Amino acid sequence: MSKNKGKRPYGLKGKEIGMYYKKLSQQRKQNSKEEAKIKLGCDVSVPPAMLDRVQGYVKLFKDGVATQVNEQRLNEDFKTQFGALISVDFDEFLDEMKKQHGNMESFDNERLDKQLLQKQEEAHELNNIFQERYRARLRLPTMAQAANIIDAVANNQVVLIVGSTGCGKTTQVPQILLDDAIGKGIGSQCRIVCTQPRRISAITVAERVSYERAEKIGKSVGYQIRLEACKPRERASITYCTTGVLLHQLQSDPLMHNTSVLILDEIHERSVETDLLMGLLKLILPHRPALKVLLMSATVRVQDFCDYFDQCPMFHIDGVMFPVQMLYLEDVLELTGYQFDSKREKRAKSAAEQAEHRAMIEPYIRRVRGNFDKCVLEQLRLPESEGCDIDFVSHLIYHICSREAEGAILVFMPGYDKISQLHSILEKPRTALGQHWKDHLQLYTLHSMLPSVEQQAVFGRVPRGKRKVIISTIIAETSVTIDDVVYVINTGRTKVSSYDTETNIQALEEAWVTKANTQQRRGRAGRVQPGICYNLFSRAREERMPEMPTPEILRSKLESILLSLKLMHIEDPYGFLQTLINPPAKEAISNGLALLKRIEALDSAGLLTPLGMHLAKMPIDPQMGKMMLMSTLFRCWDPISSAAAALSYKSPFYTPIGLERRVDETKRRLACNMRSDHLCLHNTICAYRECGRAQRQRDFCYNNFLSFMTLQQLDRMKQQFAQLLHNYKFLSSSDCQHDKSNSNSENVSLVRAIIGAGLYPNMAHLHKARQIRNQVRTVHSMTTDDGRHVNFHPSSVNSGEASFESNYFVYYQRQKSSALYLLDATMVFPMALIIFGDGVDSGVTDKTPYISVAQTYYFKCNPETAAVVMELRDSLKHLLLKKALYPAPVDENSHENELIRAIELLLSLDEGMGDEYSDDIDNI
DNA sequence: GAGCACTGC
Repeated sequence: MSKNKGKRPYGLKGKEIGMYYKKLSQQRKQNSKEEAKIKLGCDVSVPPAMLDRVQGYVKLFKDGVATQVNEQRLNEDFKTQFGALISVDFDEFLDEMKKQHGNMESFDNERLDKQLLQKQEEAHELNNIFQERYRARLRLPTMAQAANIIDAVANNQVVLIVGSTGCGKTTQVPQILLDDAIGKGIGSQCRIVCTQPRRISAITVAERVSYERAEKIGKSVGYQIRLEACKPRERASITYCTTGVLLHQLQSDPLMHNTSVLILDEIHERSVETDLLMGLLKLILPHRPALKVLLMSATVRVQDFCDYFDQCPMFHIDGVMFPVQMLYLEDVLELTGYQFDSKREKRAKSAAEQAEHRAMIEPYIRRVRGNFDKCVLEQLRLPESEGCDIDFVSHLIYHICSREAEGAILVFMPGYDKISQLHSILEKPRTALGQHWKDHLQLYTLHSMLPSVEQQAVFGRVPRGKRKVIISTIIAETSVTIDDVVYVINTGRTKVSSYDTETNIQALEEAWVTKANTQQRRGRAGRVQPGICYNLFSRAREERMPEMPTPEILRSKLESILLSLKLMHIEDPYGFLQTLINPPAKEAISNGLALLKRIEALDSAGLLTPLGMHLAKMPIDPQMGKMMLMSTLFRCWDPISSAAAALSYKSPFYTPIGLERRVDETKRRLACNMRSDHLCLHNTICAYRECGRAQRQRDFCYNNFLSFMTLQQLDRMKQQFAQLLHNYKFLSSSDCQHDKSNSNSENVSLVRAIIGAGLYPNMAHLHKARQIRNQVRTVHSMTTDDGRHVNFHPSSVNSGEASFESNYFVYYQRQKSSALYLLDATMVFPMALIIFGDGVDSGVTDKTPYISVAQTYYFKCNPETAAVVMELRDSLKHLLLKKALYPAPVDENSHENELIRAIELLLSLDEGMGDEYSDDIDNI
């Protein structure tokens, strides 16, 4: 035996040796965990005089509240108030809903029916504009199927319509059914709802259909999206709404009593919403025999839908599209004669990637050897020839410019980085060829973080002699449509998000697109005339591509969905989600349930708590809903609602290409050294608001890289939340800036703590922050509560900072890309985690008393402080339960407010104590 | 040192 293995006992053989070392390593891990437990953070003991005051407040609270109501009574109240609602099963719940809501079928209005019919006849006979537009409609392939569709809907509850782009299904199918009902003199019984995946499409389609009917929008056709509606008349109408709106409406009217026809459009996109709606429909349909459902899809795995709805009838409608020639990498190489520079530094492809490429391309080359030039095949052999080589793409653009007729070029790139690279090489070419074409190109970039999406320039014509080139992400595949595109360059690469349920890690990585993506991209070239689609991957690559992207529900966190299912009395989420077309993994469900239990939206048995009931009703994720509820009690509504709105919608900051650094500086300036992305967002909203008039607001946005439209939407969302919580009686006013809702809004340590209360248990601990000498980079050594190493994302205002008053953070999103990043973070003080966290415990280790949070963070803490804090936590729990049952703001002169005061006082100790907490931060 | 795309009575 060698010396270094001397520890191993003699006489072990084969497998036993492995087992021995495995056990040893487990023990070591266990020991190191215990060591970590013993390692104490800063001292959170409260000075005796202060502690006395805190205890005094808590006592006043307890005395006052105890005389009013005890916990047992609260629980009794809960049972009587909500118990009936909660204990019923799904069928009983539906029966109750049937009683509450009128029945669509029973609605009958003869006078209205006659009027509608008369108007319809008049339009067809007398209205020239209507007639002209009607004739144009008749040219759409969908109209040719009108009779068949009407017939199928009459005889079936569910009908599937499969149509490609340009067939007119979205605009015509609802009209066909509405006009049929009116024509039969039963118009008043008809109310059609058609869902769209995007807000913008709900509006534009509704506008288009109104135009076709020669009506103003809002008459027989309208739309409803969040915070924006132009509803049509109640009967004999078509409403285009987002899927999210319909889902939310189901909470109060699960049987859709006010709808006679439901159309789900674009179900092939497999969004969480349409997948969920289809699952819910299976439960609803038996209870609503007269409700008709039409599913509309592009030609992507449509048999799945047909099977899902018990072999429902399926219609295929051809699209109207100009022919688009499909070229693949081998064709493009031949066409351009392009040679990859073998001397150039190769893109770092892993050995595995190279092997995978070889296994794919060699058999293919043998197959097509006769059809291509040797040089082409040599290029095809290079792994770097496929995908988005910037020089190759630019060369292809020049090739199109010199050889092909006029027409815009749309280039699909994976993300910001590649868009930026291609843009810069076209703008500042390094070759003579590039120099030659530079002035003939009119460049546009499309990315959700670039302002061009909101500017209309990209849709306009370009001057004669110039060629429009749009460099875009996947956004131009469905969300942004540019009419004059004739040439599509499909690099075949895109970013895809994923969610690993086992490690609970969300990721964003570059990957190959799917066959469905390529078909959609191809269609973008054939909108105005015949076009060409240049695919920068081989036919062999395409054969290996999946049919379609992974359905979104398999890549999503489920807590929000689980909570709303509970509200709809679908008690067994495993059972229900199992019935979806693609059921999510059990771990994904259990992760979601575990989170809901930790934030006390569900009790240990998985039943809705009073708090959970409120959170389920709010149009926001549960953690942020809880954050807002807490902010009503602690009177810091405005900043918290800003943070919640921005986290739930999107950041208002643009990142124009080439101005990344200036955007970062602007953010840092607006963050005012608060070490918080969330407070930075609130500061931004405040500064925007203070500009007053619209023109000054626009200037402010322009100067600070902000989206005016996003800020307006955030403002509207804040108002919506305030209105909602005012209606529920948590806020005394629906005005976000009302004094009574904001007496603590300037109290930064309290606001931090409430952000912590909401985003908990997403917390991180910073061990070391080191500023590199040139002051540009900062290195952070940080872990999240699961022990994983994380970093602030470079776009976080914390990423460049080296000094923090506290080394604890809460975050909303953690995502793996080039590293594991916190996309947003707010510094919080330990006391906030101790007050608002879970699994708080006290004890003694190595003769030092401590208080701990979630068996993760341990702080030195004298027993006196620990005792008071534990008592305070009990009281807070009691207050929360009471408020969830009897929503009301905390009166500033009430016993309840004594507890708020106690917490304010405890949190105020952290303000400006700086160095107290840096004792375990290593600043170099 | 980095940002596919959507969405909520």
